[in-house]
Amino acid sequence: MDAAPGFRPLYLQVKDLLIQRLATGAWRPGEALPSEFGLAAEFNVSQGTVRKALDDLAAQNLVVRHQGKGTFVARHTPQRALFHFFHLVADDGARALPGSRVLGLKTAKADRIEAEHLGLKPGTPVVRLKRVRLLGGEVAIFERIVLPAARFPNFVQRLPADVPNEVYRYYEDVYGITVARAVEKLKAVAATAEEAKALNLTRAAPLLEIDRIAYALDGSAVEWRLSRCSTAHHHYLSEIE
Amino acid sequence: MDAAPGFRPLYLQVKDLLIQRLATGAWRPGEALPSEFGLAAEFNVSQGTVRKALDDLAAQNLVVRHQGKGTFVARHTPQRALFHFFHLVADDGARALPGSRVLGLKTAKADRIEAEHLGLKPGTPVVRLKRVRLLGGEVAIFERIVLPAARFPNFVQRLPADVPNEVYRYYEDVYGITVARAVEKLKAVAATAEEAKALNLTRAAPLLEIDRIAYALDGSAVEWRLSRCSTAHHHYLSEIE
DNA sequence: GAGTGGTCTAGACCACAGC
DNA sequence: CTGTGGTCTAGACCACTCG
Repeated sequence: MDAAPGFRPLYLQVKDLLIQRLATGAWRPGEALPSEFGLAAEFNVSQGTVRKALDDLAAQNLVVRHQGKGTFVARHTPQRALFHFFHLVADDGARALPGSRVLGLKTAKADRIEAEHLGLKPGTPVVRLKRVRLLGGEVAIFERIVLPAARFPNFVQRLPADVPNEVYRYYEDVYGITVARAVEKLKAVAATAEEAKALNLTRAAPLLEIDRIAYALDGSAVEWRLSRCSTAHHHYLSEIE
Repeated sequence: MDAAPGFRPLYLQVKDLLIQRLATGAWRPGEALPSEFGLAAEFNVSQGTVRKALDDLAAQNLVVRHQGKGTFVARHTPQRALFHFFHLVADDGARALPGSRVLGLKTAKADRIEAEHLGLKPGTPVVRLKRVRLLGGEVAIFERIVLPAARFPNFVQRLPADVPNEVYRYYEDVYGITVARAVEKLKAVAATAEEAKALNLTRAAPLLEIDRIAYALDGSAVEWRLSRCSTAHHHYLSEIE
């Protein structure tokens, strides 16, 4: 039942197997996993061991558990996007998903910086998306998104005219790519002329820069996003516990 | 063994009792708690139930568990401060605790803003500490700290000449106050004349403002801290998963 | 009522620390 | 060797959902 050499706890082995299946898309986002007893029988372990693996996955937000219903593959619902992956909040505490207006969308060959951020070789095809986003009806974020084209085939052609606001949900639905983790680096910067114009600010106004790399379930980088945000009426919320 | 009315799971009741004891200082930071079996006997529950409560506390960083040794009250070690409570990182990824130089220290009556942040009545005595902090040998952070004087008796007189760099550790050691949680609000702002001078920057240079309220184990606010940081060579790191 | 996850227990054994 | 936390199992019962 257990491994002599590797010596990894059983429940972690089960967890690894489950993550592997999730990463390869054995179950689609939103779909139900087999029951604890079902998985236990399949893996030849006790139900308690499967439970511990699933609890771990739930703690990492990879699955969602509902008493009486089952265990489901986590989705990027608006709720989750809002509270987990989007940290800009109005100063009065209100949260709302921003609207967006696309400024540009094209494919290109990755420059050195883009390649570095996405773990690609320079020259690899990438998709570049530029847009502004609205908070509380006002233009507040100037954003550049870069994707590895290989993992998003026909992205430019396939993207609907009104670009979906919640792109992570779109990645899931259309490409089966789950954003599981992201790292954000924040700086205070001065607005460039282009940004100042797009955001109706004076040149060199202070902006909050969010440099974010998003990672898929398999640990590979799937998106680089550079957001420059006006924080006149909003702030970035970080809760530490 | 269980409660009919409230209907809170046993392990959560145990957890509540343990938090209560931690908050009242029944065990000092760094001290060992009784063993799982000891606590189980005391609370008349099974060892597994105590374990689940302790696992929860460990997940919240309130206790630290060491196989073979025991369960200990968490401390604000330099390590923990660095990785958990201090998010400014050099652009090359290096982490180091900043040095500090005190600019001012006095008691005063809380103004409206301070009172609001700390959940006090305006006019309540507070301690005000103003300092600059150094990152990589360079002055990089201009910081104001406000404390409710009632919970830090004789703070001004007692503070050593060389103000401890890790004040959270100092709060624990001297006042038995554990900072368990903090909320940070980040904005990009323009440096004031005073800040620009202290940080060797041009006036109105963009700074990252970190507005942080720290909470004790009992949930009350124990510190308001306003940091204004030069992000020329550093960034604020936020990991989302 | 049948099926799911959530709680609680009890006991066995393993891994690690320290005397 | 003893005592600690960590893993694994097995079974009972509870709470919730749905048909």
